[in-house]
Amino acid sequence: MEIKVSLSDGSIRRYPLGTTVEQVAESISMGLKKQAVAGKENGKLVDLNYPIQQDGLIEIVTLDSKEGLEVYRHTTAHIMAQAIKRIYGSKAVKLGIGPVIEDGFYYDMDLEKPLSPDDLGLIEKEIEKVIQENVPIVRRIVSRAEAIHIFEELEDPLKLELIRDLPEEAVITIYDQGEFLDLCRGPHLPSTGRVKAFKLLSVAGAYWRGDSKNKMLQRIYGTSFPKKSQLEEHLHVLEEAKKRDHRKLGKELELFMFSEEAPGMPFFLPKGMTIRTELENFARELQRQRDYDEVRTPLMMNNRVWEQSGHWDHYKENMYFTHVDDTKFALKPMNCPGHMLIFKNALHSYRELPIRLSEFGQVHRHEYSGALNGMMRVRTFCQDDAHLFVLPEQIEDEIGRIISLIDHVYQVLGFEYKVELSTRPEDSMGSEELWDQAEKSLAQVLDNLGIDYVVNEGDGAFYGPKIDFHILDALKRSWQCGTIQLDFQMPEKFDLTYIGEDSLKHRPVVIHRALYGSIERFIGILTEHFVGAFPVWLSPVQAKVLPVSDHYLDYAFQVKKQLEQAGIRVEVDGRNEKLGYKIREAQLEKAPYMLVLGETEKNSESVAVRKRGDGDLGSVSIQAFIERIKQEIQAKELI
RNA sequence: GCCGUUGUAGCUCAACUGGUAGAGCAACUGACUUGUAAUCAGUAGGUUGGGGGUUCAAGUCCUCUCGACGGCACCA
Repeated sequence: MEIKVSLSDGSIRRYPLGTTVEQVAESISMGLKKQAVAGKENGKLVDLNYPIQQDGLIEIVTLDSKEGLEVYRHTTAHIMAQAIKRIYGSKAVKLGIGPVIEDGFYYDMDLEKPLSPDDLGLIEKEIEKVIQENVPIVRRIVSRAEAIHIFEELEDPLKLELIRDLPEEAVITIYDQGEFLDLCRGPHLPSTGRVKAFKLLSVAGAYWRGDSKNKMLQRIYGTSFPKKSQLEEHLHVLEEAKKRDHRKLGKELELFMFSEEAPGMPFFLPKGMTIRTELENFARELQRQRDYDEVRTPLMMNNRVWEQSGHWDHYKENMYFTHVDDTKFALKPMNCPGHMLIFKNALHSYRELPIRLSEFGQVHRHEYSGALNGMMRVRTFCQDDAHLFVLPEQIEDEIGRIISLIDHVYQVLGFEYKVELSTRPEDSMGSEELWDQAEKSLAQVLDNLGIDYVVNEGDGAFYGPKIDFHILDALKRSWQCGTIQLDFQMPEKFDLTYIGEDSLKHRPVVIHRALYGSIERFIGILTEHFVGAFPVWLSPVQAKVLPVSDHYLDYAFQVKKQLEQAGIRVEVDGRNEKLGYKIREAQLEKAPYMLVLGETEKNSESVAVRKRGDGDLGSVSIQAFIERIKQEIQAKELI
């Protein structure tokens, strides 16, 4: 019996029935056989030693591909589980799930002994042994009854739960690996010896099946690569990413600080404040050009407002309350109710809409202690918020404008971002019809503009769906920054109306939006993105004046004055130190420009310009330097 | 909030199994008068996050508590 196998290059070859994927790879070339980790039969992943039983398309999955690497890492996760069972006893270790993730894998398991990072070395040694033994990894299909029997024998309730939840028609497969076995869909490498370079990275707690009502298991993170050099490169990248951490840079560059007296509540130091003010003014100017009106509302309001807005019902867990004069007040967790009150303060005609109210509004939200993360996740932050009160027929146009505004801001800063459409959450307010309508209009705007997005089911605000703009930090963690939320609920709750053409009252629609999202978070992202070397327009100190000795101090202050008058942020390093020392410090402070002043400069009313990153640029007149830097600031150049 | 780790001078970090808390940088003082990434010398700096306990003796061990870090859950 022969089978006809089509290959990915379009050719067709004949093989005896039962030829394995690996043999097919070998028949093509020995090199391919070496690189092969799995195969694909008609698009479905299979093991290398899978015997082909019928005609079809066979692809060889190699280590170069994403899928190949995933197979490789998945097998590493199994080897780790085997090693851990060997160390702590097979029945003492109950296995949860052990999937592949971006850049590595993890395995969740339940074991008595709490693992500490120190235990990882021991586990790594055992993994090394399993690899040395080159244990064959073999797939077998079992019936549901057999599967249950096997894991009852092993006393593994977690796997039994997984089996129980498998769909009726599921083919249940077990991978045997020496004395170890695991319930797994596969595919896997043919034997443990194929793993060449691995490293265990960390241990952490993780709730079984991602539910905080369940038991917390221990999760071990690791990664593996086909080559040692790739592993080392990866670890190096992780090290480098840590150096970009905004918490580290924020401290070093004196941008912001934290105190035990106010966990999760950042203090802006003068330099961080400068960046913040620049960001605010940038947004302010863009909004001015787009007919926004800036307002400011109270930090604290009577609890009645929050009952009316729905925050009391849907958000009180995250709110701060206070009692004064027998009245309950709440610190605002959002700015919307305040803006609703402003809208209601006057009668509005349809001719006035859209009304766009903006506010740099400080909000307080009680986040879980474990959720706090530097400037990225805090308990008080400033939203560059705005609420647009619009006619129903203005919705799409207004949202389109906001999208282009956000895109503009992110482009100026050189950010890449992802767009998500977040839909109705479980705990939501209002009718299903209105939600469907709101979700549909958001999707429609995105589709019409041809924007790629992913749908994030159930992640909307309690009052409406939203379009979120996400940016990655140095460690590739994704953070929501900009947001656009469509809201039919607040207008109802606050009974907002405008007078229409028909001189009757009508209900406006509210669009909530933020460009930066949280200024704190945005500064965190900015710091990591630029590794603290901010573009000139954002730099806390734009030019650092460095007199060669204190003989030139007077001239230094004269230069400082001229630059200050031109609106440039400038500092003089007047200490009794050598030039090299001052340059080194200015460089570490990441000042974009250094102006060296000595005898020559003093005599010719000039400055010797040194640019961060570019070094000595030679001397120019003070005026020429001012023109140059002003132009860069004005253009918001990214350098 | 949960699991684990962690907290020593302003900063970065030492102090073997319990035995008098130490260094570099920064700060301060003085000398040097400096030309593109660290001049030299000296001085001062601490209830080892906080409370309680074990011990002849605690930075070190136990316990409670606060903060931070890595994850999980949460992220309207």
